[in-house]
Amino acid sequence: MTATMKEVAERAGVSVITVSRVVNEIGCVRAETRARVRAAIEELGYIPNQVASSLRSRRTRSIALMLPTIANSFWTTIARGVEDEAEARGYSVFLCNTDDDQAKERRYFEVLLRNRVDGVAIVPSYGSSPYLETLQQRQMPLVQIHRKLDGVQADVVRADSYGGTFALTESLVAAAARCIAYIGGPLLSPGRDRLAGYRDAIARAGMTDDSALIRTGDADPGTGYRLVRELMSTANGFDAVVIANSRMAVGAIHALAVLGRRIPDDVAIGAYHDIATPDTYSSPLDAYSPYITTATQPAYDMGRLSVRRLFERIGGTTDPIEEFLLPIRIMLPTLAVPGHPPSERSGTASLVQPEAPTVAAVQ
Amino acid sequence: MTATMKEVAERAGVSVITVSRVVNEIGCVRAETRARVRAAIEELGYIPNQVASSLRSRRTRSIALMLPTIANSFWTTIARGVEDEAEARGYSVFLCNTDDDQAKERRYFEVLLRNRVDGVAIVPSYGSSPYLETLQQRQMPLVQIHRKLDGVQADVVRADSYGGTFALTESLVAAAARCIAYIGGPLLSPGRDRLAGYRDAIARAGMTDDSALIRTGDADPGTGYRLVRELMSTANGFDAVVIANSRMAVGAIHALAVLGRRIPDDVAIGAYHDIATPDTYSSPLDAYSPYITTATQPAYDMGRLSVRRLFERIGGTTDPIEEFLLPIRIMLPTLAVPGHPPSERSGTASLVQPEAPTVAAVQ
DNA sequence: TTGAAAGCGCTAACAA
DNA sequence: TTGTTAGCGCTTTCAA
Repeated sequence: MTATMKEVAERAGVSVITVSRVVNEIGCVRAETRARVRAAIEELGYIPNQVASSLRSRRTRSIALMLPTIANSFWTTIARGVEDEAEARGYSVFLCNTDDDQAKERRYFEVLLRNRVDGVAIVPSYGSSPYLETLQQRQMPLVQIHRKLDGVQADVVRADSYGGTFALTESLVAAAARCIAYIGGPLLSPGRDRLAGYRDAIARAGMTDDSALIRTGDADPGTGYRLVRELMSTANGFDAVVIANSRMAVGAIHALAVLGRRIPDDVAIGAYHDIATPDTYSSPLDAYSPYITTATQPAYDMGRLSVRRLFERIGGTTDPIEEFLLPIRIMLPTLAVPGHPPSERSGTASLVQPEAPTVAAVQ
Repeated sequence: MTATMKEVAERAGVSVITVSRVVNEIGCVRAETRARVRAAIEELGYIPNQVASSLRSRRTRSIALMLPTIANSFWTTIARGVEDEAEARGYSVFLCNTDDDQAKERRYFEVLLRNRVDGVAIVPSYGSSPYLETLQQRQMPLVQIHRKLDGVQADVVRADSYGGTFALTESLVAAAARCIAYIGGPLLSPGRDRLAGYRDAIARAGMTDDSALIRTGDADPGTGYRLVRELMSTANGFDAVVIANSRMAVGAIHALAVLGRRIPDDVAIGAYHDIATPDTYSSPLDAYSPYITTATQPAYDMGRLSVRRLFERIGGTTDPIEEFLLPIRIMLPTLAVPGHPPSERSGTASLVQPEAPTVAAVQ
């Protein structure tokens, strides 16, 4: 089949270890010897066998990326960040779509242990804890992305959900909203941080924290739609909504349109908007972007940074476990609805930017 | 670190090869022996070392998937198909986003050869040929997805672009279009097949094949927008357009809206629409779907089938090289534009389905 | 600066 | 049904 190091060595008239040194560019090799080895490699079309190298050196130069699914652009963008950073270091990435499914996740943990990957970057599902503990018992370097599991002693790279939702809510306050409702996903990580950001912003604005204005549920468009209708029928009126999940926002805004509420004149919207590739396929939210405030998470950077941290762990750093918070970008509405001139509320707030540095380490 | 087969063997009081047989479930092992081995595996938390197994057996149980980028839902859906099929067979997938960039592609080919993957599924870029030939010289099983490179002797799994575009065009004919323009991507694979499908449908309908009605360019929304404007200013009027690329369709339809053309009354549309996850993020095209004819490619099945074929090659089949054509689904418009009652053209054609079987092998 | 020897953990081939 | 032997292709360790 393909040439081996031994064959290269014979052709170059050196020992295998010398070839190894040339290939890996370590140790000292005389320039002339190196040239001979390089020539032999060229002539034989030699390509090093990573499998053999991995077995002996106990480093596979591969990592695993586990995430819910690449069929959603937020996770996809994280995956691109992970892959680009890994590729830059000569590492390969095993892609594992878990669909947040326990059985699938379990099988993937087994596969990645069998493959002896050097590290794992994971968006854990809410049942991942036991597996993550198993990985850690086996000394597997580990970084959590986006979601933080209680009791897991591993670095986390995530967006500043608290600060982002706080700023999103404040932008509605600044636009003169007087009663702000909240629609969001499950109260786990990062959902609970988002709700906390909303609550603190409400309190700071001197508004009443009214649980009748708060609805949470599954993070999908259908639930967003349903929760808006629920709010409309039970809450005592509101003139703004924070929607802490982009998929829910699609349904929620649809519901408002169906109910004949004008955006932002009847109801102002502050929504998460996690689409990163506007030039390819865009979200139904885009049509509303000019009229709503949006919060965008730095998904690509989350991917890159998590791998950068993972490599520090693979490299053996004993830094204490950290949580890396990346700032969320807030975009204010720029236009009024056609036929409805800009209301006082639209565009009056200045651009709100969380003050966190690009990479803030806390805890 | 983690236990080895030797340690399991000692604990169970058998030889390593017996442990190997139990782990891999091959050969005959007495039930009682097997139970002892299983117990030892359990007690030691033994996890087989795939790296060592790969080195010895020359099978890594991994494949590489090379595609332009997972930041586009068409490729993403293919990737899910590939991964799901591979996972079902206990294989891992190395994900390689090439961005259709030569240098990146080159680096990935090197990586995948180093890793001695068992096979490669690839959406080749138009400069991949030399690398693919290198792979084949090294006996690497190979399957092309979606794009077919001239001169590459490898199986291809793709959608029936010719048939799909033929049917798309015929649906416009059936809806009484009299002059049908064409906008599409570069005339490579599969772009040239799409144009051929359009041309043959035009000819069959007895219409004139007028090159002034045909525009091709880069497959992005901006080009779609520009080409519609070009057609409007140069062609002698047309009442329908086939848009053979979904990203271009976004821009093209936008241009028609800007120019005040009503769909489908002024201009009927037949467009590729490669969005597969309507419940997550959908395309701006969705808003127009009720008013246009769409052609959808079976991306997920393309991924699955290509891996199924790849495994046949990995398994050593010497079947002749084949081209697998999957049918494209045509959806007719269901609604009229609000304020414009259904024209004669809308919804008059019956559902057009290419007659190809689920998997048709040609050539 | 270069090399010899050993062995990573497993499986192929053969033998009992 | 079970075991012995050898060795996959490389890197580690030690020596020259």
